[in-house]
Amino acid sequence: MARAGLTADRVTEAAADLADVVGFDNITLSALARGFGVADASLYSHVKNMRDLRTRVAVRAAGELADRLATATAGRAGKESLAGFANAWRDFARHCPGRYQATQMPVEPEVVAGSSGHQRIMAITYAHLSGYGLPEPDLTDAIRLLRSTYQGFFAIEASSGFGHPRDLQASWEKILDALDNALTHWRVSS
Amino acid sequence: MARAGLTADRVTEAAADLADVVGFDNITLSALARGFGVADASLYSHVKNMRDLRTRVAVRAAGELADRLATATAGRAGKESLAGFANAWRDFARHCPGRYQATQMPVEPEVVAGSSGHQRIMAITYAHLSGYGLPEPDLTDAIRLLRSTYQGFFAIEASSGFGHPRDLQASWEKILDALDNALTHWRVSS
DNA sequence: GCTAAAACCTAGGAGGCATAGGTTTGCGGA
DNA sequence: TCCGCAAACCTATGCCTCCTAGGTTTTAGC
Repeated sequence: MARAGLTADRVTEAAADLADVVGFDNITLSALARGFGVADASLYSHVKNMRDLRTRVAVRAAGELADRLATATAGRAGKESLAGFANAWRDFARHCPGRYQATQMPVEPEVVAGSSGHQRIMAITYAHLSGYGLPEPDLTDAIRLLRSTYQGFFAIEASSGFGHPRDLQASWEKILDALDNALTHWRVSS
Repeated sequence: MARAGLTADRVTEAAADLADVVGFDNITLSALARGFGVADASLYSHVKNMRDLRTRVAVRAAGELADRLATATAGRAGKESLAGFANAWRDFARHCPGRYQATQMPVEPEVVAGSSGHQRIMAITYAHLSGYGLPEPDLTDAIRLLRSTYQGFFAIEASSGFGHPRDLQASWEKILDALDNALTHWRVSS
C-alpha cells in the first residue's frame, strides 16, 4: 500500500497545524497518526517522544514568528516600531494560537541556543527598542515589561478572559500608548 | 477497613495541594485516589469529572488569592496599594504555583458569577486603583494592562523563561515603577 | 436495631504514550 | 537486473489515565 512518506519535518508541521486547531496542550500522537493513516508506533521512527515533538514544534513556530517580527519592524523606529512589533506578535497569537503557545513552551537552554528562531526573536526584541535610547540594565527591564504584558494579554485574550464589555481593540491601543509612554519617560537607574 | 472520609472539599483541597507540587495541568484523579488509598472510581462520588475538579480548585484558589489581595491593599492607596497588590499576587504565584495556575483557568461565566473569590478579586482590582482617579473606560484599559503584565510576568518567571542574568527582583521593581508612572501620567481618552 | 444515604468497591472499556521486534518498500550499486 | 540495506511502516504488548455501570459496606439518625 502507498506509504505516507513521513518525515520528522512533516510530522512537526502536522503537529503545528493540529496545535492551531485543538491547542498546543492537546496535540496527540494518536491523532497525528490517524491523520497520516498510520499506526501510532510509526511516528516514533521520526520523533523520539511526545516531548521531542513539542520541542520541534516550538522551534519551528519560533522561526515563523521571527520572520513576522522581522518584517514588521523593518525600517521603523520608536512608536512605529513598537506598534509594528506588538501587532505582528498579536496577529500571530490570534491566527496561529497553537504555534504561539508553542513559542512559550519552556525549552532547555541548549535547544534555545540551537534555534535560530528563538535567537532572532531575542535579537529583534532588543533591536526594535533601540530608538528609545535606554541603557542597560534598564533596557532589559523594559523588555521584560513588554514581554510580560504581551504574553499576558494574548493569553487572556485567547481564553476569552476579558469579560468587561469595553472594546478590546481600543484597550489594546491604549495599552500600546501607555507602554510607549513608559519607555519614553523611563527613569533610568541612578 | 477504615474509610478515608472523602468529601468534595477534601478532594478539592488535595487536588490543590497536588497542583502546587506537580502543576495544575498535571493533576490526576489516579494520583489523588492513590493519595487517599482509594480506587479511582471512588472519587466520582464527590466530583463529576476531571473538569469539575479543576473548576472546584479554581474557585477555591480564587478565594485564597482574594484574601491575600484584600489584606495587602487594606488601608493603602496609590503606589503603595499598587505595590502591595502586585507583590501579594506575585507571592501567591510563587508559593502556590498550582493554585495560581488554577486562578487563570478559563471558567464559564456562571461559575465566575457564583464564585465569591473571582468576584472579590475583580472588586479589589478596581478598588485599589481608585487613587489614580482614572475615569472609565480608561480605568478598564489600565486594569487590563496591569492584569496582562502581572500574568505574563508570573508565567514567564514560573517557567524560568527570563534567561538574562539581570536580577529579576530588580526588574520587577522597575516594572512596578513603570506601571505606577503609566497610571500617574495616563492620557485620558478625549 | 433498622434503614437510607453516603462512601467505597470491582469490572471493564476507550484512548493515549511508549518499547520491542518483525516486515515491507524503495533506492543505489554491482 | 538483481541484491542488499536503510528507511518506513507494521503488530503486539504493557502501562497509565479517565470514566461508567452496578454492587457492597459503613455510618448516622430515628
